[in-house]
Amino acid sequence: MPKAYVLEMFPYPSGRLHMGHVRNYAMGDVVARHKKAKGYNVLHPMGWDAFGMPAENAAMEKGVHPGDWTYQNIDAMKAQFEKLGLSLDWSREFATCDPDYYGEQQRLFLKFMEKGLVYQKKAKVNWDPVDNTVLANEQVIDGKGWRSGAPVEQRELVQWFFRITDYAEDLLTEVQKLDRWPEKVRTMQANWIGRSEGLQMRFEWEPPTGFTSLDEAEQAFAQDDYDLTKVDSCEYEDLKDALEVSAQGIEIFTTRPDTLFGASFVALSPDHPISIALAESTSEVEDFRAECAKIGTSEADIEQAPKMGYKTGLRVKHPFVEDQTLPVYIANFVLMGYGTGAIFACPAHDQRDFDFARKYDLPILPVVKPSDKETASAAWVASGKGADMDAAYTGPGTIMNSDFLDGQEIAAAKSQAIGQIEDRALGQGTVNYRLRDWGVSRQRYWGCPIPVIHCEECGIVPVPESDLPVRLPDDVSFDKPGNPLEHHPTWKHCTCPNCGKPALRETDTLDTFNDSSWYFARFASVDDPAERAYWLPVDQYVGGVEHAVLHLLYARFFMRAMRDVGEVDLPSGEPFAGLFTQGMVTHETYKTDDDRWITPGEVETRDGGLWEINTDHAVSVGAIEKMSKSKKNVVDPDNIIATFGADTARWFVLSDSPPERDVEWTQSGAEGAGRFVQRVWSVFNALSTAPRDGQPNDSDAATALRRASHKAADAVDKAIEEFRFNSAIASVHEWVTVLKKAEQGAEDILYARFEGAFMLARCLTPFMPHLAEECWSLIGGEGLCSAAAWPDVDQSLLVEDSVTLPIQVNGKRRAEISVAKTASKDDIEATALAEPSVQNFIADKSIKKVIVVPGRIVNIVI
RNA sequence: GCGGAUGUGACGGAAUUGGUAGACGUGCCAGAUUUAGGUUCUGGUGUCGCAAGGCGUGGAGGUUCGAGUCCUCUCAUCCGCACCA
Repeated sequence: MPKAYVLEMFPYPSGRLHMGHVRNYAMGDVVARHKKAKGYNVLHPMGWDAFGMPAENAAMEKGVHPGDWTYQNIDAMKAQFEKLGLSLDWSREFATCDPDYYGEQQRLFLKFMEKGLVYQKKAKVNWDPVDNTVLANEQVIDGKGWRSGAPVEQRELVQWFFRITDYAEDLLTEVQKLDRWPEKVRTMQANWIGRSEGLQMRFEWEPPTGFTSLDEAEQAFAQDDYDLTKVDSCEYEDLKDALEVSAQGIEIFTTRPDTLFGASFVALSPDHPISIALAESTSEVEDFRAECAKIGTSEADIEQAPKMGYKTGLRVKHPFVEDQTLPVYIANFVLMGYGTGAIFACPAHDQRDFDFARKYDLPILPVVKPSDKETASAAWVASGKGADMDAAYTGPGTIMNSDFLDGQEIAAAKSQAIGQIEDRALGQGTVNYRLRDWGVSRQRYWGCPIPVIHCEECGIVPVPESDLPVRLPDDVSFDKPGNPLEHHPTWKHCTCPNCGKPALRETDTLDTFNDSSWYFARFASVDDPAERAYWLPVDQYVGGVEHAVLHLLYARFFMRAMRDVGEVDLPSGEPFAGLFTQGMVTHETYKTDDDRWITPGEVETRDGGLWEINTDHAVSVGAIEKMSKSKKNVVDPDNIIATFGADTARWFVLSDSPPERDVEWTQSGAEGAGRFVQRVWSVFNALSTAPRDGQPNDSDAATALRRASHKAADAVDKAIEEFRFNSAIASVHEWVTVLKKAEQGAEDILYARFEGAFMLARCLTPFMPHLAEECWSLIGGEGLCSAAAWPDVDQSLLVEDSVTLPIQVNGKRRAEISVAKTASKDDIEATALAEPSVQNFIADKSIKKVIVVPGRIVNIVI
């Protein structure tokens, strides 16, 4: 029996289910129930992503313990879950805040540490001033915290990191092979990893004016013995500062080594260590850095931000051209977070460099002759100076003005330039990634404690496995800002497992994205590697697209890391073979004439307009948006279930829109779904008292009904498999209409009606399990409908004996004919031509050609 | 700017490989049932036209006997990334 691991992203226990959950879990349930009916061994578990900030916020606001708050919410939500009739395996349930779970996570952390996948470093990190914690790069959206929405600040802190970049190449190549993932998500991950091939190289320092070599200058610095009258003091002081940071020169990364001959300056990020060193001794540099930081935080109009530069007194040597030196600028458009935080600029072939060069009047030397003749014939090529360029040229072409690279195509020139740099031992060809290591330290209480101990003697010591889990203390207070674990009087004090001396526990907890990075493996088995290997990977994962980068990237990393420390037998390292990202549930928004958002329940229709109930405030309908508390356009699943029933809610959220798109919740739509439930019931009700001993026969009416049922069951089957639930539902609607009409038919189709009804109940189970079960037992179905196998479709019934063919004349439909399935092309052609309405169109014109596609169409060309 | 999508009735959306555009649902219209409203049921509903017929899948071209579907250009909307060297 093949296995099918069906999983929906587990919820955060906020306390209430929302319609988005209903849609998400309804979809997963359709897949799980369908797979089960098709004979798969199905795993469909559920649990709780239970660590997180809201619990701490509740603790601060209401004085409840985060754990109590969380477990109460879990109870409340589980009750809601149970009403939905989902085929979940609750025997595997856990919450990530269970010590069993996070203890195991701590063990994994230590395994990763042993393997060298974890390290600690002092780094500039994203600090969320509202949540009072650090955020990973992925968790900063548009310069704001992903949860709090507060503008992120930069702080320098010692932090724990996971070496996700070790897997950058693998994460990138493998994501492209996940053919059951949405293209969009694959691209987003690929872009996030951001691979680029190029050259990392060093521009060596030019000695200050007055010295013939760097050695000589250095010696002078070292002995503090130099004659200020001999040198340009600014240059001299700058170089002295810079040498302390980097004696070798400036390391840059470029993807365009082919344009090295067009270099006109080198630029450092304002956050580059050399920039910082210069700022310490020169207030102008400090001012410039401050200026840049200002713009950096007002993120929105980075596009409009003008290029700004500060000219240092530093100069570096051109790697290829003897005696040519380049000035070094600090430039606001160079990011410390990418490459080495320093670039060489070729203004003729990079727009940013171009803008900068224009502003500061630096040389612009074109070195790529465009292959496009029109552009190439422009005046600037002739001038060879680029004085007439109005924009950088970044297209294809051949190299010029470049000594040994002249005449080559760009690609060839790149590799030759890299070769030359390598020969001169100035650098090497490298691959650079945008992805950076995952900072996992969080200064929060309600998370998984990082299981290490800081000892003055022994340094960082892992907590021995026998001491796991490192439990969170229960007696914590949230009355002051910052990390409650840090404030706790005793918790952090311990003895070093190594030397036995007093030591301190790490008080940072793990980013909660760790918790969701391996929970699916825990579902598969608590600790049996063989059972995990059997279930993994997840065959169908269903969840929101908002996790396209964060959760899905981390989980992919975690499986690789777990594989490499021998914790999971998953050669590919890919946790999710199939991914489906569902759309949101939206609703109209309502605003009163005095500018308040109000809930759908507070709106009534009166005098042909919309009004707030029991007031005289007119209501206007706003945009259709994702249900949110702020816009008050929320529909509560509990109310819907009380009014319409769980089946109706499930049916409706799947019916109108394709699953990957947003669906708008409407009252009338929900009522329509409720009507349909009644309609289905009436079909079964009509059969409940009918005699069940109808004999099979092959009357036309019976055969037609059987065809309809088998075709519909087949269509539902295929639509579910292809995640086209809205189409499956449309097929069911048609099917029910046919069965309803058959109630008027003669007695001799009763057996076909029963056959259809049994098949229908079975096909309805994935969508409306309660209704299907009732209907099934109403007509005497054996056992549980949900335990029955998917109906066998009689393939012979899917093919019609005769087919209706449209007849086109010159490509326009003019008539229809009915012919036997087996009719020959000649017969079809003859029948078509004999059709009177066709004759009208042909009249006296001569027929040029007749195209007959059997089973499809006839086209007569005149 | 780069990347990914999406454009079809009043609305959500259907439409194997190019082969009857508008399935199904909502809304609307009409009729039946009902003491009324609601419910339920039946029929109708792309558009212009009395009709014959014409026109119609964001727009403009093209390929084809035949295009929502393929090609070229273009417009609009949404999403992601964004001074990525």
